[in-house]
Amino acid sequence: MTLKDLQYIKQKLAYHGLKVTHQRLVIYQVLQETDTHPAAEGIYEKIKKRNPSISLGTVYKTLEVFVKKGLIKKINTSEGNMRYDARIDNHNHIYCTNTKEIIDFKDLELDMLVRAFLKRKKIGNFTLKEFRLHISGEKIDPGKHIEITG
Amino acid sequence: MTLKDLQYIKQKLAYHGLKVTHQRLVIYQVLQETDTHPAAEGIYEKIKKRNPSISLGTVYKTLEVFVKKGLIKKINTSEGNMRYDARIDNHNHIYCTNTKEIIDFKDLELDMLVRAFLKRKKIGNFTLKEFRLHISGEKIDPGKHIEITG
DNA sequence: TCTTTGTTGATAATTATTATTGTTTAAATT
DNA sequence: AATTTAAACAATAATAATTATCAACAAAGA
Ligand SMILES: [Mn+2]
Ligand SMILES: [Mn+2]
Ligand SMILES: [Zn+2]
Ligand SMILES: [Zn+2]
Repeated sequence: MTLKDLQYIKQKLAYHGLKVTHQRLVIYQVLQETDTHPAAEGIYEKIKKRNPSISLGTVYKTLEVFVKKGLIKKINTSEGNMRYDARIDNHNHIYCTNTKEIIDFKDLELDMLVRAFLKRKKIGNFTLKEFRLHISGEKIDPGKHIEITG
Repeated sequence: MTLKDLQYIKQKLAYHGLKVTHQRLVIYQVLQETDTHPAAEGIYEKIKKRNPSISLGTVYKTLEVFVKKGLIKKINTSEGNMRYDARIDNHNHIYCTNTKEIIDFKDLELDMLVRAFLKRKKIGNFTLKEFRLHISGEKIDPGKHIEITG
C-alpha cells in the first residue's frame, strides 16, 4: 500500500460523499489487499491488531456503505454467510467446499460465450443485470493453490 | 400428487434409510409441487394449515436430512438466507432482485458450452463437482412471468 | 409384546447481522 | 484558529435465521 494508493482511496471516498475516516481507510485497505473474500468478522480480526478500539459493528456498517456506493461487492457462501470482495469488475468464483476458499476466476472468452448465449436465448419480462458462473468442487491438495491454465 | 407419486416418494425415503413419516412425506410433497424455491419458513407455513402440530425445527431438520441424502438441494439468496429446491438435476437460476423470486433455467446447450470451456481451461489442483450460472436482474412487470425463448 | 433406535415437538441456544444511542470526529463555516 | 454541524463511531441491545437439546413418541425388529 503506497502513499499514492492511499490518496486514491481517499479520493474515492470523497467522490462518493463519504467522510475520510481512519476506519474506512483501513477497512478498505485490508479488503483490497486480501484475495480470500473475507467475512466482516475476518476483516475485523485483521484490523483489530493495529486498531484495538475499532468495533465490529462499524466494520459491518462500513462494508454495507461501501456496497451501497458500489465500492465493493457482497457475495455469499453456500453456507449462507456473507463475504466481501474488493474486485468490482464482473468475474466468476470458484468455491472449494472443504477449505471454504473462494477464488476469483475472470475470463473474457467465457463472458462473451455466455453473453452471446443469453442474447440468443432471450429472457422475456426481465432486465438482465449481471451473470456469474459459480464453480464448486474440492481442492485436491489443500496446501497448494488452485491454478487456472489453458 | 397421485397415489403413484406418493408410493414413489416412500420408496425414495426407504432407499436412503429414512423412516417414512407423515412429516417427511408432506415436506417433500410441498417442496416438490412448489417452483418458487421456498425457505424453511415458507414450507412450514404451507404445511401448518393441514398439520397444525408440526414444528418449524422439524422442517429445518428434515430439509437438512434430505439435503445430506441428496434428495433435494439447498441454494442461497443474495440476502444470505437459504432456500430449498426439489430439482436435483443440474440447472441454473434466475434471481429477480426485487421480487426475490428464483426461477429455474435449464439449458443443455449452455451446459455443454460451459463444460467444453472448462475442459479447455483446466483448473489445476481442483476436482470440479458442479457449476451453475447465476443470472440476476429485475422483472419488468412484476405481475407477469419471466419466460425464456429462442 | 418388548426392545431398540430414529424421529418429533417444544424449547433453549447460537450465530450472523442490524438497530439504537450517546459520544466523538471530520470537515464545513465563521 | 475557533466554532458549528452533520456524519461516523464504539458500545451495546435487539433481531432473524438456524441449530442444538431433550423428553416423549413411533416405527421396525427381535
Ligand atoms: Mn450462486
Ligand atoms: Mn443469518
Ligand atoms: Zn471475487
Ligand atoms: Zn432450481
